[in-house]
Amino acid sequence: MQIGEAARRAGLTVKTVRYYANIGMVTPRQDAATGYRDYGADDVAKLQFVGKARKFDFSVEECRELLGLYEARNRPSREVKALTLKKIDEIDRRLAELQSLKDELSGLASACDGDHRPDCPILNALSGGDSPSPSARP
Amino acid sequence: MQIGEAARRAGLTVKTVRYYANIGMVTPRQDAATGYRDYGADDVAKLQFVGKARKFDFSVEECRELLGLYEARNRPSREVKALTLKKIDEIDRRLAELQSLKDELSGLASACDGDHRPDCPILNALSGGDSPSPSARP
DNA sequence: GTAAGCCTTCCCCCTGGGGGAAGGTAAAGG
DNA sequence: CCTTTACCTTCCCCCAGGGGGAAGGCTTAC
Repeated sequence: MQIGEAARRAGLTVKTVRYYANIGMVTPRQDAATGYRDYGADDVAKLQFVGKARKFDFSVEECRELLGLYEARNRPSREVKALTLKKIDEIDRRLAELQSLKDELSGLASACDGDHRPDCPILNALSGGDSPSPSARP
Repeated sequence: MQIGEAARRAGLTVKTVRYYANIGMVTPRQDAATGYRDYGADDVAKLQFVGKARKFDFSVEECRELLGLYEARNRPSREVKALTLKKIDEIDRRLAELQSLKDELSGLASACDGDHRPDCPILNALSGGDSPSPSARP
């Protein structure tokens, strides 16, 4: 089938599918007559696979790795699990980062009146650091 | 002072400071003799301000906006608070996204033996899942 | 005949800078 | 005086993960 149909079935954009072909992730056959990319059902399965893995926040490189494991069916599941645990770990770190960020911002926001007056603890924190000295400029 | 010293004081790299000058965020004077950028203490204060705001996950565009509010000291703090609350909201959404992602991956990981055998629920989920299965093609 | 609807390659755009080349300039040391 | 070192400048390419659109070619349908 042509790239448009393959993209539709995989739930991806044509651009994305073409990109995956260019980087050698999912490489279809080529129609000798038209020069068009020619996708088979197996290619569409791979595209769906990659699409899902991307939604799970796996990078394109990680997807390539997972795809390799997916195609080599006799590989031990250990590797797949290890990759998944690593990804969970990354997500955990990012969660902690965002949480502390949110805590700090929430603290600032609740300290700010948010009214018509120009005095603002948020700006003070951003400019001064710990000491709210707005005009510490010579 | 020269860009290197300004960058050091602001805790940024020279590249970053030059970038901020290029996009018109913190624009120093120019030394007519050498053609070098010439940073004043006020510029350094702005750079520090932006550096902190960036650490708080504000985008460069948002930093520009905050900087405008920071410079116009008679602006109501309302706008700053609104921007901060918006940012907190974004962080909340991202937190929820990552959490559900983590939950799904954790479920898959705990279902996977992770041993020498090739059977792997993670790969199965990525390949089959809730999308139309490749074998059910008309 | 021509309009619609596919497909192709090619190039620039986004974020937020990093890396490094080529070339100018100032101060210090031999 | 010459050289080394440490600055600075502009310029261009690079990363992820594609998006947008131009220019050109091909069938197919009306």
